[in-house]
Amino acid sequence: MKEVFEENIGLLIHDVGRLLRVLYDRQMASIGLTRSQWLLLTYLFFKDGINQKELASLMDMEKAPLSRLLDRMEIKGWIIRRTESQDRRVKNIYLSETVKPLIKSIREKAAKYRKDSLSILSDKELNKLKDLLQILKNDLTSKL
Amino acid sequence: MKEVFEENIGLLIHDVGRLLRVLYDRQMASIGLTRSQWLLLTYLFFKDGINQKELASLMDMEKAPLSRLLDRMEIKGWIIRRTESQDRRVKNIYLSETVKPLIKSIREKAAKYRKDSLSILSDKELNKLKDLLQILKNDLTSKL
DNA sequence: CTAAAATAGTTTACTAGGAAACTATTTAAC
DNA sequence: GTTAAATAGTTTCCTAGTAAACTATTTTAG
Repeated sequence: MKEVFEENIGLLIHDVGRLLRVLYDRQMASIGLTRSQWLLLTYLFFKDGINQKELASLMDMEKAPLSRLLDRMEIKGWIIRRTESQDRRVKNIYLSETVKPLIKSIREKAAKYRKDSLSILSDKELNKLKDLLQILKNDLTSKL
Repeated sequence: MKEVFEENIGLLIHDVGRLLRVLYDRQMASIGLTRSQWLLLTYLFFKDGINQKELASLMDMEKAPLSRLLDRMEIKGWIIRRTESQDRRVKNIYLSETVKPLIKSIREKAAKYRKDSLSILSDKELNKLKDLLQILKNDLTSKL
């Protein structure tokens, strides 16, 4: 079973991604915040008021799943959609006042998790891993 | 936005995994076989007749999503569930006769895709990447 | 100026994954 | 031997992702 266990880096990447997601989601379950939702909040923290098209591009995802992610966040009262541009098709996304005070502690928790989950690798190894993944990501994106 | 763009290896892993999956699924769309389904066929190719619990463990996934994956494969006529053990709770999974002749060409296509998609990295780099990911995977699995 | 094309966002249909509750069966305890 | 616990698999509910079809606007071409 050499092909499956030893040669398939794609599978390894898939597994590691899944493990990181599961561990993150479990750790954050107490505040009901999934990794995608945390990521969205983090982007908005830096780009409050961005519109959905730009946000989708920034988060490197399609407009459709972003729209539904925003639905869930809006229901929870974490974000607000506003039509305020001349172009009435455009919606700008804002962090709600209720979520703003939470962002800092959420970001600290996420940073701690990130550090813990990768602690098995040295800084040098992490940099090497990051470099290799970045090369791969750029190449794959160009093939899309 | 340093935290998001530069430090988050988890995000990078997630992105690369997604890109590999999308490119794979597009390439294989002609035969209507997703990556998960291909992986399942590959495992069965080597372990025909395995039961669901062992298969879930081998594929490193929960029993529930495996059960639904098998549902879809069974509808397509690619696999067969059989109750043949003394223990009537257990179901053994077999490749159907119709799919067996396809496996070889599917595996060749998948191998070609895998090679193409990773061609940007040298063998040395691929090995390094594989080693780092394996270390990470093992550590994360132990934390699960 | 009006019709066609482009754009922003949404909805729907599909695959995939985790968690928890459930059914049927088997094993273990008493 | 009967009841309780464990086990194999399924179902249900949730998040998340892609693709494609859709609506409502705005822009562009003629």
